[in-house]
Amino acid sequence: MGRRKIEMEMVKDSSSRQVTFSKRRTGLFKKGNELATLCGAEVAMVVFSPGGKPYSFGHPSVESVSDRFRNQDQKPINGDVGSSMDAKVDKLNRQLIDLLKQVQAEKKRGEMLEKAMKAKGQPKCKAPIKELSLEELEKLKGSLEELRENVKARVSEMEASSSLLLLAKKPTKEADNLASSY
Amino acid sequence: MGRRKIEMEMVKDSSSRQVTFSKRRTGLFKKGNELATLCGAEVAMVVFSPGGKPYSFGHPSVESVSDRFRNQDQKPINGDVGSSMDAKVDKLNRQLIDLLKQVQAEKKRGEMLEKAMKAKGQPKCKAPIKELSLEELEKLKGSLEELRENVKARVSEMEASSSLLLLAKKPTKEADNLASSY
DNA sequence: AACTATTTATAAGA
DNA sequence: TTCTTATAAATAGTT
Repeated sequence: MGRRKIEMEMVKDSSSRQVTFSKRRTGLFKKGNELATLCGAEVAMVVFSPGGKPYSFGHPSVESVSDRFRNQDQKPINGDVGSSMDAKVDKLNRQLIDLLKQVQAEKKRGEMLEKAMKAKGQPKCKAPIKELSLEELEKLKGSLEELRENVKARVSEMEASSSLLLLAKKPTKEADNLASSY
Repeated sequence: MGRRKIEMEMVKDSSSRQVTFSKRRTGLFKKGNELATLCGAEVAMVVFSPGGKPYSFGHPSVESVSDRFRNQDQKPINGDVGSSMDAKVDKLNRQLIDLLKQVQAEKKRGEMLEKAMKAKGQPKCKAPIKELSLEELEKLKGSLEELRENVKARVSEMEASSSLLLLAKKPTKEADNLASSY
């Protein structure tokens, strides 16, 4: 939004980066304030500058909004003092389940896409033009598959790690089923 | 920033207010994402709609930034036996974040593929071969770039829904919808 | 900090 | 809700 369009990547020059941060943090907080004012919304924002300095904005306050947000996932039952670690493990287990689900969904989507591509790409066009296009698509497809392999590998790693979790806490049936499919 | 300038006061019509909230929340999260990307800043945002529904954006995550903010003055005391376990939990946390990012990256690629197919499938077999070649490639390129931007913008939403999934004991209806749509 | 040329966000409208 | 479009607002590069 200025003299020139800039790439959405880390600003290389440290000095410029600091300037950009300063300007944009101001703008961000202003937007947050407007959202709260115009819509009667509660807003909390916390930002750490590249130098590690904290800035915050809150309406009515960072604490009140933050508390309200955190209270949404409070555990109704778990009075005993030693439950802190168990709670962490439980949480990680849930996160693991969610991620596995997401990966599975992504996998399915990718497969459907591939099918659609094959069904569409092959019989439709044979002209020289298409060759280039197909080549491009093949490249993209290759990247997708490569990435998928990476994610799979990641999941495998996580299974190993999750063993720790499963040792500390008995896995839910759901987590077990999901994990075993990899 | 639109057809007309509006007063900085609560939008009176409930319906319009909801629309304004929805649009501006999207914009706010996009700005937050840009600040994190351009400056390498850590960002956490939590917003409650006028209806009381929670939305959040975080880089690397709402929790990590929130924790860092809360613990600014506290000193980590980890000399006891449990520190080893804490380290493992921390590591898993980092792995989860990485995996989440990979999943998002794969989603992005998937959407790029879809868009490329759409942009390509239609105009392909109608015009003269030679002209189409260049035109097509340009279109494809444009579509990919455009899509890239769109997906970037939606990262905030995805992160928000993920945060809700990961944090909320009971996902809100919207979080559920968002999650299921990916 | 200020100044603008541009880009981006978005209020209305469809 | 999603898309278009006219305008207001944000901001990148400069001074």
